[in-house]
Amino acid sequence: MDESQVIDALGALAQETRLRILRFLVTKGSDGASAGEIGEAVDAASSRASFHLSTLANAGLVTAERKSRHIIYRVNFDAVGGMIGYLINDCCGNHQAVIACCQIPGKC
Amino acid sequence: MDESQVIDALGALAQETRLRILRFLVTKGSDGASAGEIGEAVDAASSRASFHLSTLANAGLVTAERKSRHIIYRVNFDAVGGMIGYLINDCCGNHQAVIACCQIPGKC
DNA sequence: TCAACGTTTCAAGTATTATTGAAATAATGG
DNA sequence: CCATTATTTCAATAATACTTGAAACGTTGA
Repeated sequence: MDESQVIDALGALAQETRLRILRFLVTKGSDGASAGEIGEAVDAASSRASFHLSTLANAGLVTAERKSRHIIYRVNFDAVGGMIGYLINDCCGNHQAVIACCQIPGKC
Repeated sequence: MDESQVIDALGALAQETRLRILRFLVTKGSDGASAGEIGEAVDAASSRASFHLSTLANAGLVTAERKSRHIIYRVNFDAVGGMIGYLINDCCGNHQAVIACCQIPGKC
């Protein structure tokens, strides 16, 4: 994951609706959810949910797969992990205070 | 760290110059660096560096301390860790693929 | 094929953010 | 106190992003 990919991913998550979408999709795991279900869950019109989902997909943070009339969106956990790994390893030089937050759940 | 703080922090880092500033300040550790030195390091005019530094400071990611004619900026490692911890714990539900990136350096 | 459903695209308006250079502020040494 | 240095603020412009509703698209079942 290079710098510009990380910037895209950070920008994609720096928005209330999209952060909520990610949280919701995480709870759905590999089942994923359709755009309509997602829009309802985060209280957004379908066009708005679609817009934000395509932003997340462009940033690589979610995947889309058509299933009949629905399009199922899922979190791309590797991409989320890659972004976080970049922040920890490349950007923060594995600084102790940063690593502690990952190794001790609830610390930060 | 609550949702809106995390969104501010993510937005602050979702910009090339500011991400570079963070990386540079990480290498400086507790010594920190002045706005002029930072601007030179990231190839930005002083007014631009100042603007981005205040954005980072507003998001809590850096601290500012006047030392004689200079103002020394330092990374707030706790804030960076807090943001990352939020993503891992609250947002991603400690999903294995995400955690792996923190525990195995170089994995992602 | 046609109607219905879920989803995406589009256009217009609004808002936020980035950039630049100039002016203003703050602190120090002479 | 004044000149110098470091930094911030300001104003104007440009670019990017958000929201909304309507229209268009693709898929399915009748």
